[in-house]
Amino acid sequence: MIRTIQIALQGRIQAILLAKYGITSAQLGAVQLTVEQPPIIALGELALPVAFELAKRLRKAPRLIATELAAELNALIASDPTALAGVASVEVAGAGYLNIRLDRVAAVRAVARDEHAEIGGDGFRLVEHTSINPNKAAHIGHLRNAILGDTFQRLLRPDGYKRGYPVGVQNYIDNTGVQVADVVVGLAYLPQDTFSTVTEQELKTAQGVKKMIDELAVRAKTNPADRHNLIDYYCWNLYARVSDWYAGIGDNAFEIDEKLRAERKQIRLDTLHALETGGNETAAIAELISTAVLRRHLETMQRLGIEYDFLPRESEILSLHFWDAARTLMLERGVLYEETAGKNKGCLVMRRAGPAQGIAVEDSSLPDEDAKVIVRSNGTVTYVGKDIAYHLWKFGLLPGKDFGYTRFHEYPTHTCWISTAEASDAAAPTFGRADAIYNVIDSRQNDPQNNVVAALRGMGFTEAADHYTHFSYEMVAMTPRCAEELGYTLSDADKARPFIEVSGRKGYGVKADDLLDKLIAAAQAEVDARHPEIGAEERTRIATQIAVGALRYFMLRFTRNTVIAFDFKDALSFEGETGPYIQYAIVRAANIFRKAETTEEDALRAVAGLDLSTLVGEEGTSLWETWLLAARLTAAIEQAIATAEPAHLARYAFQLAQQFNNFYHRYHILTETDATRRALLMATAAVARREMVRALGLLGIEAPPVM
RNA sequence: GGGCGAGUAGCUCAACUGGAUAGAGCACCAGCCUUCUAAGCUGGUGGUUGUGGGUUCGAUUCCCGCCUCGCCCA
Repeated sequence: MIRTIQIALQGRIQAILLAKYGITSAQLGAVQLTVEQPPIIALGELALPVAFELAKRLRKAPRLIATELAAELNALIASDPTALAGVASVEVAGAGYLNIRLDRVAAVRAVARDEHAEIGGDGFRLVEHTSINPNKAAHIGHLRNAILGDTFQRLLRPDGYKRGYPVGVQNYIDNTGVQVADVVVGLAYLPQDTFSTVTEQELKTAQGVKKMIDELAVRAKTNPADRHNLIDYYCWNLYARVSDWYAGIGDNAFEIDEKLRAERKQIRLDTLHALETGGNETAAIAELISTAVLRRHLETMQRLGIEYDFLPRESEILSLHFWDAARTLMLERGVLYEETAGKNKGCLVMRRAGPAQGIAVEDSSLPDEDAKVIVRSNGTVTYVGKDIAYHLWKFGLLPGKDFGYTRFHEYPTHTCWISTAEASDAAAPTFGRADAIYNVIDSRQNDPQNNVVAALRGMGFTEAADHYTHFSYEMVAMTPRCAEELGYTLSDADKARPFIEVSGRKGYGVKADDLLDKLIAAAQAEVDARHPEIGAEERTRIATQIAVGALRYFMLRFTRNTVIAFDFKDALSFEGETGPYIQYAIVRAANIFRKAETTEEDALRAVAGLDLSTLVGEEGTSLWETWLLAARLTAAIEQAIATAEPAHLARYAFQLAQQFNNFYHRYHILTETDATRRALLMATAAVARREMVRALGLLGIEAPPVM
């Protein structure tokens, strides 16, 4: 609703600038028509600082410009009431602010009818997130990624509230990388747990590994409380052990034996090579492990309401030779060339963007030492090379190449597809040919991501490069206290640091499932104490909703470029700026309707025939403020999409809950004797609840029935 | 050494991308449960926005230098 008025205002002011101020439509683009909020509501509901911006250009005092604009707008409102529907008047304030007063009665009626600006458009948007190496359990760092990506996807996707955009969600699986290779090495060379169905010797075969995975699955099912039987947990430990094995930690003989060190390094390289080549026993083992771990990741994420449409895998990018097509295209387009001298002699390299380019062109006889190596002199392709091929595919720019698609997992409402080198399932949709992509990848990948964009741009795919968003975010680390709580021994230097990095390689980190278990247990204790009358199953369901709400909100309340120093004390909090605070406000509102034996819908329908004159005066302002904030949902969503910053919507949801709690405390609805007043209060609770539920829904947080 | 990011209340973070008196949560202090649930509400304490310059009507925000921290690359 507010956004509708914002758009109308911007349009009218643009028209006035064009008609009366001699500003051309070309110049208009440079004029920022920011719409903001006055510091106090007594000044109006919206404010435009446009006169300040125009002052220099027009060589006129801002206050004078504002006065003229206000007169134009007020005249327009007087002559044509539909021109700026919802606006009551325009005033000049301060040094030249244009303050807008809304028609409170009209606005409340419109909001009650659920009128709001539309969000959405055409163009397929591909959101990629999670992308955990399938060799270990998901941890808190992965949670931030998945929750950010899933929330953003919800902002874009069509739903009951908005038209949205066509959206696909994919989770990229690096199943042939060094991390999976390390676990395969661990299976082959390190002692394993004892299994009843498989001997230690058998574990070195694909057949044996399959048996091991099956036995672990049976154990995990028999004893769900012991998560160590989950394959991703098993691999978590194995991965840390194999990293120690390479480094010779806890291996005295190794420390003096250089030959052994070289051997182990070679084993690692050979294993990686076997995975990349495919079609061998080692690759078969890797396939079994990575698929089993991937299934666990899907389970973990589903606990948080996170689902995927497609799982493109590195193995298919290799076996379907995406790189060959990309290489041809890059050579054709001249972004790739063979270096003939210098340190990169014999490599295929890509020039880096930036000032270095100019220098290289000036003296082309010198090798560009700064160029990015794409194909090494031994013929192997670098990660960036494969990534360029993959991103050409995403935009439908890789000639003659597409994945095969086959079913992998069924969600209640849709199928999750996975890549295959075989022929596609006829029912499969296509996931390439995106108009815009969003890659949720942490900020440590800034350089590689920029290289991919630079390659696209260099190849002339400007449109694609412009619609490539690296949805970058900072890592989740742990406070030193948190690391010590988990039993890791820290050096004195580490203790003094602001945070300790999570490390899968070292086995440092809080696993996603463990954290969720802890949150559920904490919520369960509260629910059990407050609602002994409810059945056990229902109590657990509510506790889970609260836990997910707490976790998702925790990951979303920080803006993307803030490093989260994780601490159990903060993450396990259900008070203050948290998900449960908002959920609780919703429950309180719902209780009012339950006790009054009416519904939110009826309360809002009643607004049409209600005398709303009390809203206009000083007395009505506090109620009006609740309506006003509720009417800002669309603006908050739009802002969160435009800045790729879900934190904006999270913050909005909290503010609205705060506003509601304030209202709830101030007005006692059920004891109100004046019928008109009671109906207005009821509608106010209804509108706040409606928008809180919507905002939380977009954040992937459910509203529990009771708390 | 180069690149990117950060530095705001005791702590954790915001500040609508240059706007009006820099705001929340936690912690602390003082109040509020016979009322629609206290996972809540109301007050209070708490700021030279790392630092020095510059740009302009106006700077936490933009530019330059310096300091500190983090990440990436070599």
